[in-house]
Amino acid sequence: MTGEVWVPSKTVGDNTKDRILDAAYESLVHDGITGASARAIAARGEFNQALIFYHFGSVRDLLIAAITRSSAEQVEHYRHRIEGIHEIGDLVEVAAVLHAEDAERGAITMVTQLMAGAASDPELGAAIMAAFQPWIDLVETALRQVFAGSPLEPFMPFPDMAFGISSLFLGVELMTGLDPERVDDERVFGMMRMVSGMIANVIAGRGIFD
Amino acid sequence: MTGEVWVPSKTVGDNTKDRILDAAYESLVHDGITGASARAIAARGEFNQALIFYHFGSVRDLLIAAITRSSAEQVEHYRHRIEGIHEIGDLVEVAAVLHAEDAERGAITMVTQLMAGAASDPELGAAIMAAFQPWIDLVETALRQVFAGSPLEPFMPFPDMAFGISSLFLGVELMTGLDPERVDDERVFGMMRMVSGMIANVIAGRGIFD
DNA sequence: GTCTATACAACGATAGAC
DNA sequence: GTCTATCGTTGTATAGAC
Repeated sequence: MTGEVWVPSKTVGDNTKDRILDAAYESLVHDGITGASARAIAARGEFNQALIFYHFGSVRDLLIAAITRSSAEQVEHYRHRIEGIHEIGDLVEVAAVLHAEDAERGAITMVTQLMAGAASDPELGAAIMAAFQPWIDLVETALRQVFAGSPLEPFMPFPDMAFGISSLFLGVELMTGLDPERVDDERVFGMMRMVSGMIANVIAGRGIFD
Repeated sequence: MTGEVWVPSKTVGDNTKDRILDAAYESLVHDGITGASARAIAARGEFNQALIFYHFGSVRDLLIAAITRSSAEQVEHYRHRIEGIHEIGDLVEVAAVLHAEDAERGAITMVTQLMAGAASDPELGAAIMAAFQPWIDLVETALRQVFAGSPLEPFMPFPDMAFGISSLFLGVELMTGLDPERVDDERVFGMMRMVSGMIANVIAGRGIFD
């Protein structure tokens, strides 16, 4: 793992399909699900509107393709980041960085937008859930690394914890997107640091407040 | 507090404005933010489409009015429910009931839909956040009740915890709405029961696993 | 593979009769 | 306060030239 900041694929994609996918991503983040129309996406990517239908068939299918690619990239990136992490405190810091990067890039914002769009479209919902599952799995992997060898390990419901933590992230991202002026992310992560400190104590066999 | 199931106001609203608000609510839950158009709302409430603009000026203002009313009702309802609760375990059960009722009624689903729609509309976002704030405050009140008198009380960051728990709920609701077949709510609440059991031990001054 | 032009549906919103 | 009728805009999607 290097200290380099990850750069989204928009800077490396140069063929048309990638340009369309990048524009769809940008439109979802900035215009929201209600504004991510074929015209808006095309305007953002500065290409012809008809290309969307030629390459992806429909706007809906384009959005599904965009989240699938984006999610896979994101998971792969963070899979490398959590390698070698065995302290829960370090994991929280990675999560804080993830959140900060996302706030800038809007990765989970994109997911929440599509999730909202999926309310009236079960098929889209299933597609998004499929794209999101690897991310939940990644959280589970990270948790198992952190609790490995501790006396708590046999009692931890790792899959449920991973689901819960992923849900928490979604919720925080949603709140942050709602009113960035009002929501102070540091409060959430400050709390998580406090909790992780307690858990670290328990993992180490110490008293919870030691 | 009675054991009766709360009934949404749609059954008591009989004047036109209430009928429109009810229909807007229904449309947001079932059609989603992308499908909650003036025509769709009017079709659901079986009234004329033009009435929306006569009574509320625009679809956007109608949606804001709908969430404001719905949120106020909901918070008032649960304010009564948490009265007299001082055990964290009981609080988790209320939360589980809240979630179950919401899954049926779609109350937070409506909120998440509007939140997503607000991504491209900061003014709408602020309005929704304002409607949501009392809910966060309610969670904080409940937490303070539960931790009152315990040795942990002085160290708990109640506002942050309330924000975090509210975010978690949002996230879980979002996930559940995404793919109800796949997401088992009981897993989340099972985990929360486990955690609350540990916290209850600490509150009582016992060891965390006693 | 990319463009212009366009068909057609649904949208928000308004005018004006009742 | 509620209705019908309608305007102008925006949406998805396609046809056909290049």
